[in-house]
Amino acid sequence: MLAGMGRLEIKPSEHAALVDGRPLSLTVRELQLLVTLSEHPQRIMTRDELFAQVWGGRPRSDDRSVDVYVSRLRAKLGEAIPEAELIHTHNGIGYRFSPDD
Amino acid sequence: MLAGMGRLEIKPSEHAALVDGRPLSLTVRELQLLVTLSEHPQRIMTRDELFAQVWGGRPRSDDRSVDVYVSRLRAKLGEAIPEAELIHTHNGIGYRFSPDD
DNA sequence: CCGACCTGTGAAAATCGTGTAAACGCAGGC
DNA sequence: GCCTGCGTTTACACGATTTTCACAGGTCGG
Repeated sequence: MLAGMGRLEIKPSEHAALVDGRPLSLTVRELQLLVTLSEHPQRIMTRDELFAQVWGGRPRSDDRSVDVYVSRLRAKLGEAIPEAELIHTHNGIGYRFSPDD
Repeated sequence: MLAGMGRLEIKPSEHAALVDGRPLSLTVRELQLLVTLSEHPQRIMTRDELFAQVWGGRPRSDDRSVDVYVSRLRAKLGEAIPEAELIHTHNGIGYRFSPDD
């Protein structure tokens, strides 16, 4: 059984991510990050890739922005869909969005 | 449980918005704005969209009319239905009408 | 002409988002 | 156990955005 996805719709064109039809209140950055991750489901995306898509350019070598926003995003997704683990960490590499597990 | 909506009826054709059957005293602009918002429940509407519907055309880049009228509308709705939060702000984007939460 | 109200604007006050740094947790190796 | 490296979370300051208020001009009806 899909633990959560199916309940989550992402509509970049409407500046919205919906859970059961109702929008999450995400900030612009959080939404951009979620959109980027969800455009490549099951694919491990590096911090550099994510940073390039969301912020543009390359992160400083010690930049933790991606991690911080992943954390914030997980907090809000977790509140809306407690039983789902949508964003997975891949140690030393980056993050992966998995709608169905 | 629906916290407020159900008590609110909007009848554009009668130029009226009713709470428990009693009309709110809204100005023309306030009513137009409420009608516009309520025609797209759960949808985040940008200032540009709202402005286009209510005022027509495009707002000046620094126009705050939408915000001001949202504020006035909230004040009147809040007086009539204190426990409901019908109009939600989406920072950097616009507003959303949510009858049920 | 007067008063009551609506409207848009400007500007102050309040709130929220953002990036950075620092604290924290946790696992593996020594 | 104690470092070390990495990811996670919290805290904070700054800027950006939103909310609210006051006001001036316009309109309408009496």
